[in-house]
Amino acid sequence: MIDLAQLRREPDEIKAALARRGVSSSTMDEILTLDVEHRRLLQESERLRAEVKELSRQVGEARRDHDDARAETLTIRSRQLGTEERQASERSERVGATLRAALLQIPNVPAPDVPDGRDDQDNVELRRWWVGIDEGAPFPEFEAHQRVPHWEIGRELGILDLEAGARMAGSMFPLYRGAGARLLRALGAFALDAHLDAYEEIRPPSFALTETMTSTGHLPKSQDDMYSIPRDDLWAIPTAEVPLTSMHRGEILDEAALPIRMTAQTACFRREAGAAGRDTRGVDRWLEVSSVSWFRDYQARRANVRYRRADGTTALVHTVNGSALAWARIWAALVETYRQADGSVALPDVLAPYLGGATRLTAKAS
RNA sequence: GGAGGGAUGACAGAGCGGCCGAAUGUACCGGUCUUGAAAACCGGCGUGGGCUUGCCCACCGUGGGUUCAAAUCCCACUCCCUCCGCCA
Repeated sequence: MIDLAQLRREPDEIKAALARRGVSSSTMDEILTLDVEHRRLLQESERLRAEVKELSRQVGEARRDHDDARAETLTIRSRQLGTEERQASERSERVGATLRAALLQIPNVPAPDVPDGRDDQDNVELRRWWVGIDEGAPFPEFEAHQRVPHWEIGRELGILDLEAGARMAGSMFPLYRGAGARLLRALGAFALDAHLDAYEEIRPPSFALTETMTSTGHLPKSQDDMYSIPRDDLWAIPTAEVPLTSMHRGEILDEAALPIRMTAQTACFRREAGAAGRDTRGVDRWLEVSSVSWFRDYQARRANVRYRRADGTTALVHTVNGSALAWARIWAALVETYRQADGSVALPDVLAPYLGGATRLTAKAS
């Protein structure tokens, strides 16, 4: 969530920045108007409430003094004000809820140095890397045997069974078997182990409450892309980021404990980006196998995660999220890229310890 | 699934209709004392919001309700603990 106080202070700056993400200036004006109205109503209801409290205090006094007539007069007056107060706070509450709902829809303010762009065509390439680049090897061209899609390789080698997955869970859920299943396990273990020097490994629940999803910014924005279990008010997590970010929700952390580093491997349930189903039959999709997001205090404001500074004040933390390996995509990229002319698949050496020493996938082995 | 007990500030733990945002202790911060430290003593010590910056408002698991007035009474829910049942 963006900082409402900052929006009040620098409306033009925030508007200009958000315009780059397609948020219209009039949308922001509506929020500012709601904010003014909300504060007006809030003051009105708080003024009334203060008066009711004061009268109630005097009623107590009058009762102690056995001045029943005075107590009765004050009670009647307070009762009237109480009715007004209730109406005023309802109005304030209503506008406040509208304001909050509008704010939840507003995306994070982009950093000044982030380039504008509508889609990945506009991405700026900073660096290009490939195996052997240091030795002066040319950018590798794919051979014919590397142009076989992974679902065909998967069938050839008996390591991926999309039909079986579809039979039990629909086409969005792949089923890996044999060496293919073990390769996934190896990828996960490899990625987790690679971070154990600095990160605490977490095994979180696969589901999160609506409240939790909202605090990480996935709701209401990405509602349509997620799997839900309405009966239990649960959502299947789209990334480990959801449970990890939520671990300290509502807490005030000790500054000395920062930064807190955690890592986890989870299933990532997403409607549009199925791991290996029909929807991903575009190779382009795999070229972002890993990503890192820096939210500044956007998530922390929603999740109310703060820390205490040395001077005793509190401040929102920043959250950073990075995917080590999008393992389903990596799996597909590996079997396609390292497919050999004979149809077998060579495996990276770093995975061998996790594969019982195996360095190759063959039809026979699976 | 059933029965009972509980949820209050960083922690422990009082309060069970009327200056209670909350006693007390511990922890923490500052000071006195001390060569220094400890002890002792004194003072401070929750979070957020609003505005006329000194005041006001909210928060005692969550949400409703009763009342002039709710941490305190009533209802629902959530979570934790104990016992019984179930356990593909």
